[in-house]
Amino acid sequence: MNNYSTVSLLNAEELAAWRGLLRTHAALTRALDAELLEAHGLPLTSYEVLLFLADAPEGRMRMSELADGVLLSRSGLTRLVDRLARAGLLERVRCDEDARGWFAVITDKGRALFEQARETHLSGVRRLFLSRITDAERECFGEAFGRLETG
Amino acid sequence: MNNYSTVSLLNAEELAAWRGLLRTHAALTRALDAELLEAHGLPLTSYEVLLFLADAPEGRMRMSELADGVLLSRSGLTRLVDRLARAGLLERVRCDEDARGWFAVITDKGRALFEQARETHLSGVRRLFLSRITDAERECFGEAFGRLETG
DNA sequence: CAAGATTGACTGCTCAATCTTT
DNA sequence: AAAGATTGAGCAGTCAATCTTG
Repeated sequence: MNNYSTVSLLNAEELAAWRGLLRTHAALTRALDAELLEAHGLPLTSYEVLLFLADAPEGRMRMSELADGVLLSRSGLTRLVDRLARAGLLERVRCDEDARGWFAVITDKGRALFEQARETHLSGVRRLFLSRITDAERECFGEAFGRLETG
Repeated sequence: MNNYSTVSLLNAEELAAWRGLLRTHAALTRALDAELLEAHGLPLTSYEVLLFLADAPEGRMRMSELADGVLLSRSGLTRLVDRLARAGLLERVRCDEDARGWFAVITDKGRALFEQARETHLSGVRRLFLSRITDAERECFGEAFGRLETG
């Protein structure tokens, strides 16, 4: 290793894995976001919120749970929920057991839009991602990411 | 497949691979960005610009090449380069062959900061990512991402 | 005082329009 | 007219401060 830096740099394989993760994520989320916006006027982050709510019992979740789920700060989620409520896709409902808390609850309109958007999105995920990796790679991803995403 | 949707949903393995990619990317970039900001006052995207310039011949690149490299829009890069120039980490230099174009050129100050930041960043990438995947997974990532990031 | 949620001030990015040079 | 780069307007997110309830 004939260089003067005090840290050893990444080798080609390490670099391919790390920068590949960055570039792949950027390319996929950009393409999927554009697709969803084009077809349904719904940005990817809004889709994610509707996805969590649609899958949750009674179509509702607490604001902070939802923030954790969609990987947003509390305040970021507050503003996103504002926009979705203004669009009539969800409603805020006070929490009975704890008057400090609120639920975000998906509306019928929100569910209807989500059902349509889901077709676009899943077909995009299959076309751009799942169909382009092997069975072994899919397994490898699931296991490695499951370990990496925590901590 | 006894459900009423017109698209079949993702199975557990597909979901683990896809959502795992999203969550892992978010967790890693957040942690690395915070680390770099804390240690050197340098956000991750600024670091990426300095990285490309430091590795480029004569420490310089055209604005549009650089934008492609760091995965930013042209205008986004213009503004980022504004900030880095204001901080004295790089300079804009007119392009002789094509008077429409500009180079971003890393300064000595930029190089010095980058050398320090690189130690922090590489050790973070190793600690949070590379050291937590197996040799086989690293190979798998390199190959799969190389295929996915294009197109 | 701590926890859930929102607000204010700000940063960083995008798209569309524009300016300059080829 | 097309390409390189910047500017204007606006959106979406963050952190720190605040309000309300436990």
